[in-house]
Amino acid sequence: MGEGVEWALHSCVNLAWAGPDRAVSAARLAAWHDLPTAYLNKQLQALARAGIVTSAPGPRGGFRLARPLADISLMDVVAAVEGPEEAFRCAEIRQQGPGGGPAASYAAECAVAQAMGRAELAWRRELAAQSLDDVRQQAERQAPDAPRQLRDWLASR
Amino acid sequence: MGEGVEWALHSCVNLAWAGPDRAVSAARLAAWHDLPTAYLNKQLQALARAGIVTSAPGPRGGFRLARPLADISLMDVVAAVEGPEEAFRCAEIRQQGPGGGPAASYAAECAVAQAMGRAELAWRRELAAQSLDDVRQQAERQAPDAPRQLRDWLASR
DNA sequence: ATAACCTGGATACTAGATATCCAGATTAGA
DNA sequence: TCTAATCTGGATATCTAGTATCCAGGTTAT
Repeated sequence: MGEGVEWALHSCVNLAWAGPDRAVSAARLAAWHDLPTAYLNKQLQALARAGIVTSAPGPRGGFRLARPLADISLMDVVAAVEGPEEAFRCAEIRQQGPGGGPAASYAAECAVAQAMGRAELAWRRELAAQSLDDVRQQAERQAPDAPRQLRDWLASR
Repeated sequence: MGEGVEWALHSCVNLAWAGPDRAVSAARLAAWHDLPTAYLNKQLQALARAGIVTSAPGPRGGFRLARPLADISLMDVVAAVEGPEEAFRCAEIRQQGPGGGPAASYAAECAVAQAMGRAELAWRRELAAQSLDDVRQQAERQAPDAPRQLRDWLASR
């Protein structure tokens, strides 16, 4: 699991704190947590392609949330940043070597892949069940003045 | 998720099919699915350290299951091969840059990490709920003569 | 017109997964 | 006792995917 996921999740919450009337540039989002600007920008582009944020070029441009945090699940962000690939990739080793029979006998998915797939499904379900707004609320409980600090810092530029 | 997981799961089922009275060497287990012997051996060593299989050196040596398949969960194997590390590693970027306050305010785990941790817990729970014997039964449903083929092939060496 | 900003491609760097090899220890069987 | 088969664990090499940077081109507010 790449770091980009953590960056993207925090960035979405930060965009919510910045407010819908202010676009935030990749450079500012990166500076706020001391991340490499160009690389964070790549993650933000992925969020934009997935329709999670909108982007605008030019002065006063940057990124905005495309919809309320409550309508964005962790699964949305993970899928946007990590891509559609499964964590467990079945290489079908059962078909290789003396243990492999004729190709016709492999219509059904390997039992190992099925079992691992069930676990991955549970993971996705749990990710889909949690919204970014849940994360924001918990973060504000831990640091109630985080939103204000961010807005002040953005305003002073 | 490394390929070693798939190899280890198949190898455990193969060991069950070989039967408890026969130790199978890493070389034979690897040849059965055309895997690199030395590297599969590393995964088997990890299983041995985790107490999932037992190993014996010398002629007629090799690996055996340490307990019945029904008492081995997918989680046991994944933990043995992949190590204890979480898939999502929180880099605590919230503490970095202007967004980071005094270190004292980070007693609680980051809200992002908490949410991702819940999903990973669901994944682990599902892995722990499935035993290797479930996988074996499903595999035998798909290929009823797989156990016999393996035993014949082992006997002919 | 200028400067701020996103987009996407090309490219380099790095860490971890994959793979191989070897010297040493253990043991069955002749 | 000797030999050959086998595991153990460390050292090392290779490959892949993630991380990171840069640049040329396009858009837009002021």
